[in-house]
Amino acid sequence: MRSVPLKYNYEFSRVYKRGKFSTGRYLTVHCFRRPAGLKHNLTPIPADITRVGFCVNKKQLGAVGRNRARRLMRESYRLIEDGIPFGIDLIFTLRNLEEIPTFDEISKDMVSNLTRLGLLKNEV
RNA sequence: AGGCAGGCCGAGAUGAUCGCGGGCAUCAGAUGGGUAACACCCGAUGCAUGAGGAAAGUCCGGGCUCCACAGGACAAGGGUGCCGGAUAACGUCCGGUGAAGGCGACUUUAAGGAAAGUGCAACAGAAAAGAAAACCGCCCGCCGUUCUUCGGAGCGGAAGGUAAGGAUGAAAAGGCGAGGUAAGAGCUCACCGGCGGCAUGGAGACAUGCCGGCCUUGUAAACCCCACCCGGAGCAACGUCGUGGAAUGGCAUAACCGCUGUCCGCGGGCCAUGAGGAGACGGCUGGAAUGCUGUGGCAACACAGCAUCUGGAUAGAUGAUCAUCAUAUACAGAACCCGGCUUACCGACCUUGCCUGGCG
Repeated sequence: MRSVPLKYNYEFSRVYKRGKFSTGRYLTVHCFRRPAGLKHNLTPIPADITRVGFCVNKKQLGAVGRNRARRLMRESYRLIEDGIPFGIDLIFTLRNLEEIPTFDEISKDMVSNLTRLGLLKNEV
C-alpha cells in the first residue's frame, strides 16, 4: 500500500473526464483505474500505488477553511487507506456547503461513496 | 462614576492514542534506485522543532535578480510638500510650530505659493473682482406744490452726495467703538486682525515687541508656479542540469525499407555540437535577526557587551479522536526576505499614568 499525491492538472482532468464518480451528502468522489503502462514524462507510473487529490472550491472558503477541509478529508482517507486497491487515481471534492462538516460526517460519507464505487474490499 | 492616553497577549490550556513536514542522530543494508566503490535517495527508530498580529489588502519604501544606460544638464511623466531629527529608505516614525475642536486629560491636521499668470464663483442680488456698484434707505442745496404759529414742516421732481443701516448671498472690499459730518466714509484716533520693515529670542517652522502706510475676496483636492525625489520589470525574477524529438557537422552506408519502374542521390544507424519546450535542482532562509543588560538621546533611534538559532512547504506540512478545566472560542494560513501603512477581530491583562464630576 502506497498513496501518493496526484499532481498535474492534466491528470486531474483525465480523472474527471474518463473516470467514474459517486456523490454523497458532503463529498464527491471521482475514481479512475489507470491502464497498464501509463507514463508521465516517459517515466512509467508504478502499478502498486494509489494517487489521491483533495479539492475544495476556492470560492466557497478562505485559505484557513480550505486547509481544514482538506485535513479532515486526508485524515479520513488515512484511516481507510489499507482497504483500497492499487492502480487507481482518486479525487475527493468537498461539495458546496454552508459550513465545514465534522470529521465524523466526512468519514462516513467517504466510506459510503467508496463502497458504492466498489473500491472498498471490506468495510472498516 | 464617566472619560483620555499608552502598552502587552491572542491556532484557549493540559493529558492520552494515532498521523504529517523539513532538521539532527542512530540503525539496516546477500533485496530497490544510484556509485568505480563510498556517499546519497528510499526505509525504520529516537530527539527536539514546525504559521500571524494582522501571515490579509498589495497601498508605499528597500534588499536581491535580470535588462537598459554606463558622464552631465534639460524636457516629458509620476510622486512628495510647516520645521527639525530618526532611518538602508519611505508617502513611515519621533519631537516641535501654526490652525481647528474639547471644561479638561488630549485629539485632528488634505499646513509651500493667490503681490508670476490664466480660469471659475451657480441661484439670488443694484453690484461677484477690481482700486467696482445706488434697489430700498439717508442727506445739503435747487425747482414745483400744500399747510403754516412765518421759525419752518409735509409731499413730489430733476441733478448730485453717501457703502453707516436694510435687503441678497457661502462670500459685499478689514472688524468694533469714539470723534467727525449735511449725511457719511481709515476722513481722524484707540484696540484687534492682516500686510511690510526693524529689533530680540530660537537650529528652524515661528514667537514677542516697536514702527509704518491705512489694507490687497475665495478657490491651488482647478490649471499652474517653486523646491526636492524617481530608469524598467519582477522569485512564474534569475542561475544550473536537461532523456526524447528537431537543427548543424562528422563517421558508416553489406543487406533491407521509403522517396510509385531503373540508375544516381537523400533519409532511416552511430558519434559530437551549441540553443532549448516539459520537467528536476538551486534561488530558500543567519537576518537592516531576536532577547537581555549597559551607555547616549525628551523621543524615534544609535552604539557596545552577552546569549539564542526561531517554518521553508511545492497540489502545497500544524491534523483526528477522547477526557478534564467554566458558559465557549474572533479575524484568519507563510509561498524570496525585510521596514511601514491600511483593513478585519471573540476576548484577556497591565500602567502605584492622567482628566472631569460626585460623596467623605
